[in-house]
Order: sequence, then C-alpha cells, then structure tokens
Amino acid sequence: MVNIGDVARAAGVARSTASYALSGKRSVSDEVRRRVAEVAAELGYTPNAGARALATSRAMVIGLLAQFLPDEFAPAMLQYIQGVANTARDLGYDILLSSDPDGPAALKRLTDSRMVDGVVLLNVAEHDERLPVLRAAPQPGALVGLPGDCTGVDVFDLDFEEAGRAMVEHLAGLGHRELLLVSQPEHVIERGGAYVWRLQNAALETAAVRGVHLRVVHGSSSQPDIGRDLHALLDAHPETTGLLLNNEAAAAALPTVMHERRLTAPADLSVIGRYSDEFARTFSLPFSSIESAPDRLGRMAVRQLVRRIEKELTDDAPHVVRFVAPELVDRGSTAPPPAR
Amino acid sequence: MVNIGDVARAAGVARSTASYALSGKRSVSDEVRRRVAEVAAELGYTPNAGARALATSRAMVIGLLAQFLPDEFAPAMLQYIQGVANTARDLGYDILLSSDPDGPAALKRLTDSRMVDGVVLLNVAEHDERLPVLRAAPQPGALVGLPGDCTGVDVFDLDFEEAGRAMVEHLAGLGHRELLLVSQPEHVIERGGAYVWRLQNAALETAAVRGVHLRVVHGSSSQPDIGRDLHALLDAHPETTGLLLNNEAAAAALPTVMHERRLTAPADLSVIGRYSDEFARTFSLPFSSIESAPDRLGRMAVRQLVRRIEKELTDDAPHVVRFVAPELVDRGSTAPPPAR
DNA sequence: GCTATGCTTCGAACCGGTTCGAATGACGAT
DNA sequence: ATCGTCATTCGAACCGGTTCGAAGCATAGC
Repeated sequence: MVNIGDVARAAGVARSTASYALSGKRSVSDEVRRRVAEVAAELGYTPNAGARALATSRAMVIGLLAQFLPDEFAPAMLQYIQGVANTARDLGYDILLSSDPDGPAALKRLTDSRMVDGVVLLNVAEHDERLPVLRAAPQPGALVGLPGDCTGVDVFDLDFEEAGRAMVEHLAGLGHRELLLVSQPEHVIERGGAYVWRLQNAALETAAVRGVHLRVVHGSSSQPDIGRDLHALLDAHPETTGLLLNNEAAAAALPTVMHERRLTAPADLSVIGRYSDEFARTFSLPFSSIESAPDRLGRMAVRQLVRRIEKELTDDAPHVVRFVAPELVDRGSTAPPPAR
Repeated sequence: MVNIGDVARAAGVARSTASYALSGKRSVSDEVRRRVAEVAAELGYTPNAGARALATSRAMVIGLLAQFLPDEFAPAMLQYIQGVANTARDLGYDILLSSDPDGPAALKRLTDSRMVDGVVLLNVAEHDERLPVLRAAPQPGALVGLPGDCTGVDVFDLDFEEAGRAMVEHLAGLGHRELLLVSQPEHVIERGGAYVWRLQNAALETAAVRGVHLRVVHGSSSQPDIGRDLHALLDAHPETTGLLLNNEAAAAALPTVMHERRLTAPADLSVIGRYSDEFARTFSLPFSSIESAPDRLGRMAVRQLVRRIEKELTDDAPHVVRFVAPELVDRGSTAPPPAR
C-alpha cells in the first residue's frame, strides 16, 4: 500500500512537505503542490485512516447508537438511521453503527477507544443508562429523544406535547366527544419512553379543557398481536368516533382491521396518527397524521454534533434542547362524527 | 486520556511488558500480569483504536455497503443490515455503515484508507460497479446477492431459481392453470437485479413443463403506485387463480387491494410470496411465502468474511458461492382454484 | 555590502499502540 | 565453578500520518 513517504519520494520532497502540499495547511510553492498532487493521484495514494486519527485525534467518524428492541417497530427506526447517515456523509463523516443491546458498554468502548469523534443516541429514554457514560466521555453527543436530564448534551425531539394537543384539538374542533388514544405497550413507558406519556398527558389535558372524553389504551407493538388488540378495543368502545394513534404498529395494522370491520375513514371513524410521511407511504396509510420528521431530527442532531466536534461551538457553549413543531398532514381521514 | 504508558508506569514495568501482559501474546509472570490488569482496570484504560489499527493493520471494523435506492423497498433492506450488524458484533467487529449513493467511490475510500478489514456488499447487481473496486482492494469481501462474475469474492444468496420453481410447482400441484407473477419494476432489472429474472425464468420454465400458463408483469416498487398497479392487473387478467409475488411492495399492498376487491385468499385467489417471516409479521401478511432469510444470509456473509480476515482461510482458499435453499412457510393462502 | 524579511522546505518529534531481539537473572546440569 | 537453558523483562524500532521549529535562500531595504 502506498503511503505518504512514497509520494514524497516520488515527488522529490520531504514527507512533511508532501503533507502540507496535500492538506494546504502551510503554503507550498505552486510547482511542488502540483507535482505532489500529480504523483499522489498517479500512485493512488489514500491516507491511512488509523494513522491520521492517531496524529490528529480526529477519526472523522460518528457513532450511531441504535437499539433494535423487540418491542420497537423496526421500520420506524430505519428512517432515523437514514437521516443520520446521509447527513453525516454530506459533512464528511462516516458512521459507525452499533446495535449492541448493551448500550452503555458499547458507548463506553466507542468513546474511550477514540473510534468516534462524537455520538448520536437514538431512542433516548427518560433515565437513559447511556447518558452517564456519554457525559463522562470526552466526545460530544447529540440525542434524538428527550431524557429527564439534558445537561451536557444537545437534544432534538418532536414536540410531543404539542402533538397531543393538536390531535385532540383537531378532532374536538370537528365535534368529536368520544376519543380513543392507542398508545405504546406499557413496558415501553416503564422502560422510559417519555414521548409516550408526554403526548398522552397533553392530550388528556386538552381533552379536559375541551370537555371531550379521551380514553387512553395501550396496544402491543408487534404484529399480529396489535391487530387483535385493535379489534378488542373497537369492540369494547363502540361509542368511539375518533381514533388517535401514537403507536406505529397500530397504524400499520389499522387499515386491515378497519376493512375487516367494514369501517371506512372518515365516514365511520375519524383517524389521526403520529408518524412520518415516508412511513405512511411505505405502509399505504390513508390516515392524516402528525409528521414525526425523523429525517429532519437526524439531520439536526448530526449538524449540531459536527459543529461541536469542529469547535465552531466552544466547549461551554450552552447546550440546546430543540423541539420540532408538529405539522398535521391532511390525508382526509377526519371529518365530523357520523350522526347517531 | 490514559494510555498504555500510564498503565506501565503505574505498574512499574515497561510499555512492552504491559502490552504483553494485557494481550497474553508472550508469557508474563503471574505477579506482573495481575498488577497490570489491576492498574489498567483502576485507571480505566482502553486501547486507542487508531493506534492499534496502525500497529496491527487490523481495524476490527467491517464495512457494510448498503444503498438505499428510491426504487428499493427500504424495510426489506433493514433486515439484512440487522443480520450483518448482530453477527459482526458477536464476532468482535464493529460496523461502518455506508449509504453513499456512489458505491464504488465509498468502497474505494473505505478500503484504501484501511478503515475496514473487510466489506459486505448488499444488494449486489449483475454487473455491479463496486466489484472491480473490491477485487482491487487488499481486503476480502462478501456479497449478498449473485453477480455475473463471482471471482475473488464469497457470495451468498437465496436460490431464486429454486424459489421460482417451488412457487409454480406448489400452485400447479394444487390444480392452478392461470398464474400471474408480479415482479419488480423493469428498471430494477435493467440496473442488474439478477434475482428478478432468475426467479422469473425458472418459474416460466417450470410452468412450461407443467403445462400451466404463467404471465409475468412488472409492478412499481413504491406505494401508492403499486396498489393501483395491482388493481389494474387483476382487472386485466380476471382468469388468474394464482398470484406469485417477487416484489415486497406488492406484498405489502396486496391485503388492502384484496379487501377493496372483496377477495379473500385462498377462497378467491391463491397467493404465494417471496419475503422473510419477519417482513410478513411487520406487514401482517397472511400469505404463504418462500422465506428469503435475510438474517441468515447476513450471518453467513459475515462469518465467512471474518474467517478470511483472520486468515483461517488461506488467501488462495477457493471462494464460495452458496445458495440458501428456499423454504415454503405455509400461512394457508393457497388452495385448489375455485370451481368456475 | 550587510542585515532584515518572507517564502519554501526540511528534519525531527510525536500520537499510542505492537513486536522483535537482546539483556538479565535464576536454576539445574556437568 | 562454568555453562546452558529457560522464564521474564526491557529498550528500540516501527506503523503512517501531522506539526513545530529552524534552516536555506532570494529579494528588498538601508
């Protein structure tokens, strides 16, 4: 493999000169710069990443910690990964993907070994065990998801409170009085999935203010269980005229369930979900929804992270907690409730 | 950050001794080994990955080249990624994920810079432009997907020919005479998606042998277009009693389409697909299918790759082309055709 | 004519590991 | 007492980059 010494020799200059010629960090005569560039291209020189990382203490790699939990709906996760990966590449960074179920251990290894210059954590929980590890690490970190304690990290998340309010307001405004919110399974909340109750509490509060009845139920997050759950729920609560979904699996299963029950939206039932447009396309979901913007969140997280890595932000620059405003994508699945 | 020099000093030995004590590559007195291990744990020593990679020319990283093409169904891709990531982790390797649309350039950079010890290519095309780059690289590579030329790489793929035969045999055996195969869009074939025509040709051949009529059609690979396509196809070919799917998007969309047409499987139409069990669960697909085993393929690819990296296989050990035998998962969506 | 200045270039040190050859010392055999 | 053997440890070199200080040299200024 050709190294910078080979290039320097072939160009008839010192190694350091070749380095400066290629990096441009010091001025070099045009003649030499040209010759070095030429020789480098000719020999097919590519700098050794390990050596460069050692010398500069910059790996040009961002760690991406994603956990594929059995009770998470994997396709929803993929979009965050794509958002992060694409943005990182655009900014010149590679991404090291960890799917290790032992998040804290994986994070510690990645940061301590200096394999990564910074870290993006997906699917952050209220009391996320990875956070103490991240705070102790010398590299900066950006989160997608809101933990209880945001000190020392940059945080990006959908404004789930506002999402809950918007969903209820929308249906209440159309005249609905009996709403059903299908939420994530209870153990997702127990594990610290704060977004679940953030949306849920705001929805309940808004319902109280508007004087409408909102019942919260938990559904399974996997097929085919969620389909059975939905049938059971609709059986148990026939008075429901508006359905709110904060559970991707439920959204994916609902069209089939509604067909089976010979229900159509919005004639028989108004439905509003919370998922991304991409997700809606993938699953052919005909329901209006609050856009969860995974690509945007991934992009924001990486951009901020890179700013910190490259010290555009001083170390003590205040950390941000930024919420994406929910946007309602109207797919025509809501209308005033049917006359009784 | 604490380095091996700090550990050595604190333990009162030379750097080299500390290194040997930790790696066990030479014998060291029990006393010293114990003390070094103790001190290392106490100081929280983690070896610097760049330095180690430089010294050993081993990065302990595997490159994963996945392309998220607009005409590929992303959720199907995710399962390969998970399979590769999990197996790599189990074998002690990290995964560097590249989603760069310019595959050859990304591959060249990853290999030439020695960031990775080997590479897994997903979604390999008949004349894949990444292959010449991979063959020129010093690292070994494993493919998921069968290219025209397999020299110099290990190849793993589903036996799509056998899959095509099995699907047709199954339906012909039940008495179907009019079959419709929904394939990928034509530009997937043009781009070199060999698996499409491998399955298709074998299916046509088998149909000819069995004397049944098989029509091949191409469907869009994204929602909602594929739904419209399916409706149009069923309108145009009402004689069809058996449907074969080699298009994930079509499989995902079919339940809705069938509901809309008030068709049920297998009473009105027998359906058989080609996708993974995981995929079937995610999309609540009620159709029998040929298992595409993405996790197994990912695992096989990584295991073989690691064997090559670690020189358990000599450099000139013959490369393998291994096909996974298709397995029919019966979900009860096929039966003899309805009496006319 | 001599020094100050600026542009190029070079050599050496450094990042943090691993690995090779050799030095040291204890011990048993002759 | 001497030599050889073995286990243990050390020092130095090396991997391939980057970066600092200084040297070389031509030109301008006095």
